[in-house]
Amino acid sequence: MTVYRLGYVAMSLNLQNASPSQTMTLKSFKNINDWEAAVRKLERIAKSNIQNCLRLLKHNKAHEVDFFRLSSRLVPLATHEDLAKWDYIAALKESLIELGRFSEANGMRVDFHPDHFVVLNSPDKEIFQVSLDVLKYHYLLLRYMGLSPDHRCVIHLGGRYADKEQSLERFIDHWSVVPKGIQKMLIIENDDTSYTLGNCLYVCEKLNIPQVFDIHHHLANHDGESWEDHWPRVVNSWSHSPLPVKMHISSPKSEKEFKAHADYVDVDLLLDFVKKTNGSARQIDCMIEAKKKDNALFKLTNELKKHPNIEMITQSSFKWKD
DNA sequence: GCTCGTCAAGGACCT
DNA sequence: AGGTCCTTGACGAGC
Repeated sequence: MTVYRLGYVAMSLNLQNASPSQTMTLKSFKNINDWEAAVRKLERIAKSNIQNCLRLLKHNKAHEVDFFRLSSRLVPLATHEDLAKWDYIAALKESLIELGRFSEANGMRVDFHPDHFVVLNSPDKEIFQVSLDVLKYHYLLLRYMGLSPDHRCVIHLGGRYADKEQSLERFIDHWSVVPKGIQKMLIIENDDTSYTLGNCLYVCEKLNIPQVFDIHHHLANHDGESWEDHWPRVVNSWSHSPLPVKMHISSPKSEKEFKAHADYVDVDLLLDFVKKTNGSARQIDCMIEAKKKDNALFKLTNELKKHPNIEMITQSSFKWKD
C-alpha cells in the first residue's frame, strides 16, 4: 500500500502580502547610487521573502500540507557577478535557521527547482560556471537552514545543441567536475522538449541520481515510450535516498497550448497515476504544478475525498483501497 | 487602483 | 545569423 502526499509550489493564493519572490532587478539596483543603501534594500527584500516563506509553511501546517517547493528567488541578485562581494548569508542567517527549524520540527519536505537556466551540459564554460554558482546558492540556503541538502534540488539535463546524444553525454562528462555536495543535492526531471524519461533514466542510473518523473512533460515528449514500463526504474533510482519517490503532476492548459500549465490538475490524471503505481513504493510525493497553486491542491483533495476508493490520511495525503 | 510594458535568463525554433 | 517566443512573478510607469 502506497501513501500519496500532495504538495504545491512556492506561493499561496490565500495569504495576503506573503510573496516569497519579491525582487529587485539589476537595473533598479544600479539606479541607487549609494552601494550600501542598495545592498540594505536588497537585504530587506530577502529577509521579507524568507519571513513570508515561514508564513507559508505555517499556512501549510494549518492545512496539513507538509510538502512544499521553496521559491528560488528568495535572495534577489544573490548569484549575480556584480554582487559577488555581497555576503547575503551573513545578513540572512537567523531568518534561514528559523525557516529550516520550522520545517524540520513539523516533518515537512521542502525542496527547490531552479529555473531552466541551470544547464550543466552547456558547451559554453561560462554558462556552465554560472549554473554551478546558482546551484551553490541553493546549496548554501539549505545548509544555513540547517537541512541536509541531499536530493532537494530538481534540474533538467539541459539543451540539445543540435546533437542530442552527444549533449547528453556532455552532461555525464561535466558531472565529474560538479562538487560532491552539489551532486548529492541534485535530482533529475524529464523535460517537455528534449530529454525524455528514458533519456533521463539512462543518466540517472549511470550517475546514481534519483529520477523525478513529470507526467505532463512525459505526455508532451515521450518518443513513443510508456512511462508505466519505466516506472520500476524510477522507483529504483530512489532506493538509496532517505526521501520518498517524488513526481510532478500538472494538466495541459489546452490542446493548443499543451505544454502550458492549467489552473487546476485533472483529478482523473492523478487517479490514473495512483491506480498504476499503487503498491510500487512505500510513499510517493506528488508535486502539484498548477496556476492556482494551493487552491489547486485543495480542489484535488476535495475531489479525492468523494472517491469511493480513496482513504484520506491527512488533509493532503491519502491511499488507494480496493 | 487599474493595465501594460519591462525585467532577467538560455535555448528552441523560424525566417 | 538574427529575431521571436517561452516562462515567471514582480514592479513601475502612466492613466
